[in-house]
Order: sequence, then C-alpha cells, then structure tokens
Amino acid sequence: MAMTENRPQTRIQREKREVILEAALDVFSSHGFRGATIDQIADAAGMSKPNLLYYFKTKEAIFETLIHGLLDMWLDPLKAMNEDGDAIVELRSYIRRKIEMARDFPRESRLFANEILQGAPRIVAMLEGELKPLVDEKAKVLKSWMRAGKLKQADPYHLIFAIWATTQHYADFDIQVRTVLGPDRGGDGRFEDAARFLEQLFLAGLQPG
Amino acid sequence: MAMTENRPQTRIQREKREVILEAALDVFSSHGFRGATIDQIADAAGMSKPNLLYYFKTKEAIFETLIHGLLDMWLDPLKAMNEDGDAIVELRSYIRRKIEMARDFPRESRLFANEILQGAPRIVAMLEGELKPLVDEKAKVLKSWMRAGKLKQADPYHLIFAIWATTQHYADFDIQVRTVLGPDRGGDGRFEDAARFLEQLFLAGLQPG
DNA sequence: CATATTTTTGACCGGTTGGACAAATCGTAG
DNA sequence: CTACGATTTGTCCAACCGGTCAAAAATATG
Repeated sequence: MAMTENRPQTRIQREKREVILEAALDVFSSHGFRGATIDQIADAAGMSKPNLLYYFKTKEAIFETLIHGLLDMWLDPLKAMNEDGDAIVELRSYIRRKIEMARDFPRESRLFANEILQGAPRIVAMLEGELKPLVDEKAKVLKSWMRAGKLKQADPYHLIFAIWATTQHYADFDIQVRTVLGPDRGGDGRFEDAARFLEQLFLAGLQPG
Repeated sequence: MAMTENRPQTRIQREKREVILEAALDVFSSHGFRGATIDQIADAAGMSKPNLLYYFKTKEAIFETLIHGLLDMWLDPLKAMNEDGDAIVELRSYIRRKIEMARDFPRESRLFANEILQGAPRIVAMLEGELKPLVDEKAKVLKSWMRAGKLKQADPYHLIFAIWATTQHYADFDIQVRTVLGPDRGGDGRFEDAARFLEQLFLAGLQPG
C-alpha cells in the first residue's frame, strides 16, 4: 500500500522518515527553508532524491512534519514552570533549562529562529494556537507570584521574551558569540559563563524587596 | 565611461544605487541572502533586472555594499557608550538607543540576524575586524566601571550579549512578539513597555550595593 | 542638429531546483 | 519458487535564477 498521508506503518518506514527528519533538521536549520534543497537533505540522509520524495511528498511536508514534531520539545521548559513551586527556584530552573537547550539543541533553536525571522509564514497557526495560549497561562502564573510578593513587579510577557532572547541568543547567534569571545573564552565554557551571568541578572533584577 | 567599481560618479548613478540599496534592504532582510532574488529587488526598485545589474555587477555586490554601509550605523549605539560618563546613565542610554533602533530600523536588524544565523559567511571578516575590537574596548570600559564600584560585578561580554539579545529580539522576532502580545498589547506601545521592562531589569540587576 | 556616451531593455543561456514517472529491484507471504 | 506489494533509482521536465549581450532608447555634448 502507498503512504497513507502522515501515518507511517512499517518499522522501516518509521525509521527512514526519522533519518530524513534528522537530515532535514541539519539542512533547514543552517540554510533556512528557502536555502535548503531536497538534494542536500537527500544526501545528508544517504538516499536519492526520488527515494526521499517517496517518504515525503514535498519539501514543505518535510518541514511541516519536522517543526510540528519539535514544537512540544521546544515548549517543554516553559510548560514545566510550576505554579506551586517556589517562584525564584522555578525561574532559575527555567533559565537553566533554556540555556541547556541552546547548548544541546542549537539546530532546533535556529530552525525556529530562521522561520520567525522571515515572518513565520509556515508556522503562524502554531504561534497563535499553541504558543500564545501557553504564554498567556504562564504570564498569569508569573503575575500571581508577583502579587504574592515572591517576585518584583514587572511585565510578565516581556520577562518571558527577555529569557527567550538571552538564552536562544547563544544558539542563534553562536558564530557572533564565539567570534567576539575569541578562541580562549569562546570554548565550551561559554554556556557556563552565560548561565551564571543570566541567573545573576534575572534573579537580582527580580528578587523582591 | 563605465562604472568604475565602487565609485558612483554622476548624480543619477548615486541616486539609482541608493534606490537599489533601499529595495535590497527590504528584500534581503525579509528573505535572507539566498531567499532573495535579483528580480524581486529589481521589481522593488522599479527597474528591470539587467538595468539593476548595470549598477551592481552581482547579487553579492549589492549585499556587500548594503551591509558595509549599514555597519557604522549599527555599531553606533555601542560606540557612543562613553567611559567618562556616569555608568548607570550610559547603560540606560545604550539600552534605550538599542530599543529605538529595533523599533525604527527593524529591517537592518533582521538583515544582520539573517546573516549571522546562517553562519555569517559573508561578514565574518567584519565581525572579527570591527565588531570584536569594539566589544573588547567597551568590555574594558564596563569592567573599569565595575572595579570603581559604579556597577555590580558581572561578565561584561555576556552583559553586552544580553542587551543585544533582548533589544534586537523586538525587531528580529517581531511576528512572534506581536502574536503573543495579541492585538491589544501588541500595538505600537510594545516598544515603550519593552524599554520600561528592560531598563528595570538591567538597572536593578546591575546597580551596586 | 549631429554625434558620443550613458542608460534601459528584450532575448537569451547555462545551471539549479522541486517534483513526476516508469521501470527496476527488493523483501516477503503463500 | 513465485507473485505481489514495498522500495529504490535513472531519467526527465518545467520553472526559476543569476547573469550576459547586443541593440535600442535616452541623454549629454559640441
């Protein structure tokens, strides 16, 4: 039977699709959607272009499957921010998790960055349907912490933006960061330094009293 | 006489080149180098493709001229940070200036962001030759302020990264910001709100004592 | 007006790209 | 071993893209 849309059935189909998505992550994240070619992805996946197109009908289908599969993972740190926990502890955990994601999953970060930078033509629905509701919910949590005196008063939306921006910066602008830091300070330790700095910045800036 | 490389001579030549660069900024900033086409730029500039290529020999030449012409403007806020001024005042001015640039020149921000995101293949030399020395110099200034007790001790490089990230975020990720804020809070006022939040964050986080 | 120079255009070219397709190969159940 | 569906490949195509070129049109100069 031919591929029934998005429902890979055999083990081999699931595996091959996985290989393709891994290759596509590599290529899309470093060249953007337009800059990536099916040939590049096929090469990286170790198969011919027509073979790849047997598993995904179009370039857009690859991209869509990829980014949809990544969304949950990407939103996970924010989802994990727990209203019942201690505000400062939760905030610190969130920042640390985001920095770790920038370190361990820079391709995923760049994939989203590339797309949003170009106007998010392929993921607007995702932003409106999943991201915005989640941020609205967590903004309320932050607000309640502030009202309870656990955090200094501040705009919770812009606080979340600031955490996104500062942490993802180390993945998205990696070349710039490493160039500016130079060979000595631009090594693996840069994420430790960044984590230390950001925790100090946000916690000192938000600790009440 | 034919175009002598980068020296436009007649008034009309200077004007047409300016029109082209303005159109190119539009197209490059919203599609990236690879995603932009000469036809799009020519359309936006109101001329035919061969006509455009009469003024700039190649697509890369347009890009290079454009980004080189923008660099000084882009680095200006950081250059303006004055060692002899008051640390807190200087820092606040820097943040405000960067937010204003994100508001008034989002295309320029996205142009650089697009390029750096994809590994900065066309501007590595600029980063090493102009950006890094400038940041090194200003990091020393920040460090001296910290030693003098005007600012809390913190890594000056990561401080600069944090200011870049948080301010440019409002230009580079504009669609996401507006989507998350929604129609009511995502209007023109968002830059005011952002400025207020960021000043509070950085100044509270760095004020000594 | 005549001529020389600059500017603009239409037609074209070679290479790339996303994708179609039929034929070949492979794997497996009977 | 055979037959059938799943997988893979070579070939091809139309659209697009960066860039060339010669000729036409506009403009400047005497």
